[in-house]
Amino acid sequence: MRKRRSLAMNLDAVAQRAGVSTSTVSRVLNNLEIVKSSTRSRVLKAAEELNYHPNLHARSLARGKSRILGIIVSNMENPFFFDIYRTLEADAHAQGLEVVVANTDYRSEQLLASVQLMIGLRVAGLAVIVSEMEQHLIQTVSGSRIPAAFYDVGTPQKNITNIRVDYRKGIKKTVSYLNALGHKRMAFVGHHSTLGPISERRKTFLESVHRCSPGAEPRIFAGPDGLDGGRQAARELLESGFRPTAILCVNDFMAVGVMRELREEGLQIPRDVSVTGFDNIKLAEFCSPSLTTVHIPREQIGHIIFDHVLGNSREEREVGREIVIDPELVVRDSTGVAAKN
Amino acid sequence: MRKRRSLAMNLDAVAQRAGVSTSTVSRVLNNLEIVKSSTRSRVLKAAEELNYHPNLHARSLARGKSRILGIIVSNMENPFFFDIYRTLEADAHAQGLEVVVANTDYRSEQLLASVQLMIGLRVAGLAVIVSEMEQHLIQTVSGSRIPAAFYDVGTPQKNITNIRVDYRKGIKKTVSYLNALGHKRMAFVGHHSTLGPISERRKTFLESVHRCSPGAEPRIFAGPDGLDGGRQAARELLESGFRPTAILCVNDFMAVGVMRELREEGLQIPRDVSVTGFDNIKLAEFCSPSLTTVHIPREQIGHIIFDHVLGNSREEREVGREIVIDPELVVRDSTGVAAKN
DNA sequence: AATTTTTCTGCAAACGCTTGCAGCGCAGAC
DNA sequence: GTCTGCGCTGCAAGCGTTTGCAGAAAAATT
Repeated sequence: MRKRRSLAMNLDAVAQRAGVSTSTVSRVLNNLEIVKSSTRSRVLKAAEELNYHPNLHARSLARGKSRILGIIVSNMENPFFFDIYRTLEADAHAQGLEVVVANTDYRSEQLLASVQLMIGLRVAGLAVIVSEMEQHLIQTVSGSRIPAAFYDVGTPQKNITNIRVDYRKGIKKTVSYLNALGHKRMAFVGHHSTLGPISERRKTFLESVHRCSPGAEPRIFAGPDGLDGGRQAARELLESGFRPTAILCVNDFMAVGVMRELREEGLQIPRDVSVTGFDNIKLAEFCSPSLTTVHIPREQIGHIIFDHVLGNSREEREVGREIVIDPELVVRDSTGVAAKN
Repeated sequence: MRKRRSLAMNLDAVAQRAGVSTSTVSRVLNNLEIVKSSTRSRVLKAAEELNYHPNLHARSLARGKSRILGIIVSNMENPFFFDIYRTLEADAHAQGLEVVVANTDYRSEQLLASVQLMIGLRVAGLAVIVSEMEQHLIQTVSGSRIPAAFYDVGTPQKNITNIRVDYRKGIKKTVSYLNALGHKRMAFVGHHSTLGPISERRKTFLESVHRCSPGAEPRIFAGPDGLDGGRQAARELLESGFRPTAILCVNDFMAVGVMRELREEGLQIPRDVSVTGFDNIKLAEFCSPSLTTVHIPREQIGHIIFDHVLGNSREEREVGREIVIDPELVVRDSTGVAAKN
């Protein structure tokens, strides 16, 4: 006898109390129907009385796998991530899976830790919805043999599906729309980030503007992600003396921050300057003025991810696929014809 | 020999490759300093080459506990919950703990499932920040012997700390402030919920109004939680023909929804009607007009919870304590003197 | 060189569960 | 009365770790 835990709240305790073996208890708790119903109720009663909760670690260990869907996101506060998460969670619960979430806060060391956690937990499937993916981590996940889906990481890998939104199209639509309204002097507000998706939006913005109105000199500003960051970027823009007639923002939160600062400066939206966002979060509809933005179908993305990780699209998943989603422009009140001056 | 897993990615594999025993590998991986450094590097190399990730289930099982902080919240989308979660997460990571979050979506069956999950995971500590707590669940948690803290569940229990905000004070401050501005006809916008904290705010609102301006006939409206719900409640208010000079909302999101609808109706804020919120989320500062609201120090709450669950306040926690936090009124642009009519 | 000490490593039990297999008791068939 | 079959239950191995203890190897002391 080595150690002896005082309160051994395990199958044995329940078994003893019910006068059966641990295997029987296990079978009852797992609803295997080979148990006589009288035994069954005795066991259930005992478990109840002891306030017994099966040890999921032991269970996963014995089964060799867990019934857990792992989700990693950059920033739960951002509705873009949150909505995908919410959908995934609903799908998982519908299949009786539990969900474990990890937030990376855009930090790559935290992403690494989260990936390790998920692999360590031997999750049944893994969805990684982050902006800060790195190639070697993809290899790590791929090597773990856990079915996984990534959001926007470039090329799909063996065992891994990649979903992405065609941001270029979204930006192009926005720029042509603004161009049609007569806007030439435009600015882009991004966030401090060299991450793929972000710099792609920035690049596409420049290209589009150059193509639509060759003479224009588009400018780029940036701040940290979020409401504050947008405000800060707008501050810099104003102080630079540059007076665009339209400002494209990398996401809706930043756009709301931008609008706030512009208003503070006495500028009217969209009379003096038009503003657009990206993502089409709920707030875009509720802020004032309501925000013209690019809609990204987050629920659809969530469902697709779930299907490819744990759903019925198994065969396709095995191969590793890429799925591209087209975004739509949603016009609201924050954009109008360009100011003449 | 029973089963034989083809790819046994376990300690043994690493041990074999490094030519040592599993115990040695374990010691290396856990940084126990009794291992000779040459052996140590051999082991690390082997682990690296095999892309080995320790099975956390097995580890927790062997250790009898996990290094995981469990967090249960009602609605991650609501910054009130999110900010507490964020703080808890930061504190946990600072101590090398991993975090597992569960979202109940205000549904009590989901809360039950989440509690089961956390107990099943044998988390090192549990923070439950939900509005929909039920008494028997508190007992369940208490019986599990997991150190826990609850937010606003009434009486503290053995092994469990209870934190709460003095909502009554927050409401009273708001009502007296509005009263001082000359407001008599007031409405309260809550959400459909018989949950403790919510109905407490409602009740306190009625009491305060009756005390401040005895003749007034305060009215109550409600919708689902969130931006949409606020809008919907405001719709009902407008259709009812009641024309308050001030509207208190149960939280900031609903307040923003309310303002949106009022604006749509052509009402100006605060000229025609004042609006207040509760929580002081970031958005309150960024919406237009910026929102007068009651600040709840969510970070502070997060830190306190962490301390009481896993921090150094162990002794106090053992006893089970209650901690009450005072909220502050933050005046911004959505409130002004009452319209004369 | 013999002994003691120290440093390092391996053995094997334990953690709480699942599950293949064997076995028990009992009903019905012969 | 023996046999067969079936429904139910128990035995025990195994899942991948940790860790107390003992033993081997190396270093220090005599």
